[in-house]
Amino acid sequence: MAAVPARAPFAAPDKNDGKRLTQMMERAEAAFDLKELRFTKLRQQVFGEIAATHASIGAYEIMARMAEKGTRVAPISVYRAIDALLDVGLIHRLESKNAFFACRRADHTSTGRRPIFLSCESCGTVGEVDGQDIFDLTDERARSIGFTPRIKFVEIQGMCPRCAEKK
Amino acid sequence: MAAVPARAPFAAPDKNDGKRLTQMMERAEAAFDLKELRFTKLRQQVFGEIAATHASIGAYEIMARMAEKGTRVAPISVYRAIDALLDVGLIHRLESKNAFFACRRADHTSTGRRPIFLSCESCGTVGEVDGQDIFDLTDERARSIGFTPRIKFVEIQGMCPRCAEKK
DNA sequence: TAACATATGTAATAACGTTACAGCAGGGCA
DNA sequence: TGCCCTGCTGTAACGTTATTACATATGTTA
Repeated sequence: MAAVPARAPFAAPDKNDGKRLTQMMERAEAAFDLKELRFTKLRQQVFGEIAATHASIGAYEIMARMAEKGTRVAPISVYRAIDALLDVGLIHRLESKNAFFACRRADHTSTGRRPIFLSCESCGTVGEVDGQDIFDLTDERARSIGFTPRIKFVEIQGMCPRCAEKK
Repeated sequence: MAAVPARAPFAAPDKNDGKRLTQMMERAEAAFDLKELRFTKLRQQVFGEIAATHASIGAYEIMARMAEKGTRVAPISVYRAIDALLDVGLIHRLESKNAFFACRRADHTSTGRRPIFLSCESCGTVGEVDGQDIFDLTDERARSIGFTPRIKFVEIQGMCPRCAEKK
């Protein structure tokens, strides 16, 4: 299959989105292979639900959507799948909403550059932009008072360009 | 009462802490006055529990501690008090832990400089350091893709200097 | 003292997440 | 082939965090 141009954060949906989902699934399979973990049916389904929206989605919402399609699973099963997807780096957790969204920048692990998250309060869409310099700066700031950082979060809530345009 | 020197983030407890708590209560009263809101008994109690620790504390833990002292209130009451305290700027919310901690830098509102939060994974203590430059940078980054930021947070989890020293 | 805004009480429920234990599935190896 | 080991899922119950809806109380002002 021919490669499809990457979609910029908050860009309008286009007719390539279907192909992008397929590509994400392929990428997911490769990511699991790389870590020698299995991209099982359950994990595929959970990832499918998350990747099907550009918004963040809660674990129980994922459950509900799977149930509508005939797959009824317990919360713990969804959380276990989510943990695996987080491990492999296919999804991110949005701390400020206790929700999850699909990673659309295939390159974090290869480049080592971490993104910050932008969550639209109007439409729920989450975008990622490079924030390595920001993380570097926070690291430095922490160390300046003797604090050893391990995990860092940078999240922004506001209005995305598409929603801003509508008003 | 004579002013007591401010305690640096993650500094060891000292014998002035009692006075500092009293000062925080006075400052709290002034903050509520300024906003023409009431620093009611409930709000005093809730703030008291939060300010009594340098760690972050969850709403239900606050409830439990109040109950031990004879005040039994419903979750919603605690959350309403918390909302008021957040409004007035006396406490902060730690998104990554769904918990709250007392603000120990009286100057955010006057200086307009916002802090980043450092949460120790070992002792739970939360410290604040100035992060205005970091927030400026995230703002700029967001706007560079047309996103209008409204709420931002930067949180770091790791090891504080006092816990690091212990090992 | 009536009217209004602020604050709290009561009850139920929604939303998010975990513990504990049992069973299943696939790959490696004697 | 049979066994074991690891990874993965099922089942049930429970724990934690947060909100909705509606009623009552309290303080200020006119």
